[in-house]
Amino acid sequence: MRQSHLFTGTRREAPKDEVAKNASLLIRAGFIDKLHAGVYSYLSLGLIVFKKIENIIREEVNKVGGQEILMPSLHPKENWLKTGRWDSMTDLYKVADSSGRENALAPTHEETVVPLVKSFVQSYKDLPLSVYQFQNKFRMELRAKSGILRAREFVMKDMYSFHTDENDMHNFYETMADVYRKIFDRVGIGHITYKTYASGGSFSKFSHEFQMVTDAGEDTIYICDECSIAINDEIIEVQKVCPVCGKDKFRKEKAIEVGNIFELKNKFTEPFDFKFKDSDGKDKIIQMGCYGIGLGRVMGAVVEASSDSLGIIWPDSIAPFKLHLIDLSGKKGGEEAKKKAEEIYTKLTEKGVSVLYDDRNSTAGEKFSDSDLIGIPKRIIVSQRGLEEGRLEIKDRKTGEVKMITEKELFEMF
RNA sequence: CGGAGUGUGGUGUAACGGUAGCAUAAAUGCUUUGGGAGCAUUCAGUCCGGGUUCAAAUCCCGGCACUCCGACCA
Repeated sequence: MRQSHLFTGTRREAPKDEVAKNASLLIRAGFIDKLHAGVYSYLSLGLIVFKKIENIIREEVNKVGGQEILMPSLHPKENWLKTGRWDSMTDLYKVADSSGRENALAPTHEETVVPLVKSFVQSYKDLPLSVYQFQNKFRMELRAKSGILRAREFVMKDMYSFHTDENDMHNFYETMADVYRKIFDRVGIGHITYKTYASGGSFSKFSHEFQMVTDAGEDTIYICDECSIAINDEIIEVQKVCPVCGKDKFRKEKAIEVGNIFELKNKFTEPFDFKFKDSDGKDKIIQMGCYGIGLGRVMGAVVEASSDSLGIIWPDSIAPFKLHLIDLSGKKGGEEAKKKAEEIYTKLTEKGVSVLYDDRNSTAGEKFSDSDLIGIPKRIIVSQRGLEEGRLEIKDRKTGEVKMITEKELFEMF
């Protein structure tokens, strides 16, 4: 993509009302824009990152049999009355149409997915089954904060699994814990993300959250470095030793919940009377699990975890582009460099390498600053100076390491 | 929802109750290109509604918005 075509520019300064590092950097670099408190647009660059995170999640949950669907966000009130959450859920957005009929703007989708799956599933032969979607969620947070870490409208991957019995549900739950491990590894925060034991497990003693260590986090976790797991603030009082190794050495850290897995059991299948015919001919209630990951929150968490004073440092796996190609030719005597930059851009693009090409007529300093801010992993600089030695400069955003390479070497690398 | 704070060009800031200024961005022209260049010209602003006053960005009241702390967060 040509940078001159990007409708979003960069900003020297973050808006004064944005203190969270994630939102501050993402806004300055032109990835997102704030509409109002806790509600953000994802712009050209931001959406590329967003979609990369989405695809990683999609790939991993597809591997364990997840079937992608898309459910609506506008839900009939009746479904929510059935589960009791129309009245009990304080952060539920309720909207009325002109005739006064009320609807819920979905904060989660159990009320929709259960009747949906019920209409297709009658037999134990249809189970187990899991469906998921990437869909907007609306939650009337009393206080939106921390940039995109706590939004009032956000996209979540929510997955729901349906089982004949608790044991099967629990096995799948454990499978999903592994899936989450892989997802967080792939998006680049695996090394600081801990499977965290929390209260309220229906099958086993615990439920689990995935918590990424960051000062921007809202939760406090206690990490057992021996086992690379953590336990949650709520249960440290009763659970004084590590549930895995039994030791009582913990490191206290602030963290943000980037994913969760729940054993819902029959909590939602019961209100909808969702039963199946088992092999013994009897009707039995379906057991259910659910698994969520907030995409924007993951994106914000990555920024919290990976930046420096100059800007964002994207992990390779979700960087908006592989390469940032910078044309540093001046007008005087720079025609050759300009031509070379164009040529390299065309070749890389034809080769299918994703590259952001800074073809703007700006000064070197501005291009470098923008490049640091945007945070693409590798920077290629085409300048008259380099070309005189027949070389291009390649710089690593993370390490700052600079190498002079030939054009041939560049095409061998990418 | 309780507490605190802040609302000034697109963005960041200044102005004792007395001419709304600066920087940056944007536009035009020329020049310039290895860490946010230079000159000239231009465009653009006091959150909304009341009140006090000869005079309000400034003081008062109400509203709205945003931020922070807390509460809340399947």
